[in-house]
Amino acid sequence: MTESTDRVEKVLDLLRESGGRATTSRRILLRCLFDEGPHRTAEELAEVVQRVAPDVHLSTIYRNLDELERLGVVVHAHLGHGPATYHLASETHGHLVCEVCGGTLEAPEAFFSELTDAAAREYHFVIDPRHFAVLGRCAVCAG
Amino acid sequence: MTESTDRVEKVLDLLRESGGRATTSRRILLRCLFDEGPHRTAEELAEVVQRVAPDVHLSTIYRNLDELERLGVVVHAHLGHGPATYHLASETHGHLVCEVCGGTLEAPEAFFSELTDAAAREYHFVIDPRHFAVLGRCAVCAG
DNA sequence: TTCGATGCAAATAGTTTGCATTCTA
DNA sequence: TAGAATGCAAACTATTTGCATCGAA
Repeated sequence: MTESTDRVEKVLDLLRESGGRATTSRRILLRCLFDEGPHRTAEELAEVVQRVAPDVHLSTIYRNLDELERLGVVVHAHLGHGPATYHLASETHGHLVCEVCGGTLEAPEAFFSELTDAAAREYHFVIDPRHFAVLGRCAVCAG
Repeated sequence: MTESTDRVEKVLDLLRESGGRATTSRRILLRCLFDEGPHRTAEELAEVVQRVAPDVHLSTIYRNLDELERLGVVVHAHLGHGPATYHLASETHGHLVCEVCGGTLEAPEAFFSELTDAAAREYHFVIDPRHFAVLGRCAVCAG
C-alpha cells in the first residue's frame, strides 16, 4: 500500500512538473492503476474510482487517462471490438485476443520481434506491438 | 465491366440460394466492391452507391455488408481508431497502419507466417492476421 | 402473396467537448 | 487569485434496431 502510494506521488510530481495539478481524482485513479490488474476500460476504472469518490465523472476519467498517456505513464490498447483498455506503460506487452470467447493472452514484446524485424527490413515500418491486439482463436475455441 | 457484372450476378445467385433476394441496392453495392479499391468504410461505400441510387440508406449498406460477410464474400478489418473498412474476402491480406499519418500498407498473409507459427507453437493460438491492423510508424513518419 | 429487404427515425456504445464552477499551486 | 481540473449536459462517431412499407420470388 505504502509502496503504491509512493509511486502514485511520484506520478503526481511528474504531473506538477509539467504544469498540471495533483487532484483527488487523479490520486485515486492512479492508485487503481497501480493496485488493480491491467486491461481495464475507462468505464471499469470509473466504477472502481467511484466506490471511493462517487462524484468523479466518467469524462474526468477519460481526461485523466489522456493526460497520463501524454506523460507516458499509461498506454491504451484496442482489444477486439469493444472499448479501449488502459494499463501502465511499464507493464508493456502485446495481446492475443480470441475472436470467439474474447479471452486475452499477454505476450512479451520479444514475441513480436521477428515480425518487427521483418517489417523494418521489408517496409521500413516500425511496429508498435502494444497498441493493437492480434486476433484469432485461442487453444480452446480453435478446438 | 461485363466481367464484374458476371461476378456480381454470381454473388446474387449465392444470396438467392441462401434464401435471400437480389435487390437493386445489393447489385450496386457489389459492383462498387468489385470495381473500386479496397479499404472502404461503410460510409464511403454508401456515398458511392448513392451517386447511382440516392435513396439507398446507410443502414441498408451496413445490413448488406453484414449479410455479404456472413456469406463469406466480404470481410471487414479495423485499421486503427477509425471506422471499420470492408473489402472482398478474395483480396486477403494483413495491414500495417501508421499511427501518425494514418497511411496503410498491405502485407501478404505470408508476412505473418513466422508470428502465426510461433503463436501456434507457444500458445496454441491460431492468429487471423486479416481482421486487425498492426500499428506503428511508416518509413516517413518514423524518420 | 408471402416474407425478405428497405427507408426512416430512434436507440446504442464509446468517447469528446463546451461551459460554468471548483480547487490547486 | 490565476489558471488548471471538474461535473454536467450535450455533441459526436460508428453502428444497430424497431417498425411500417415495399418489392422480389
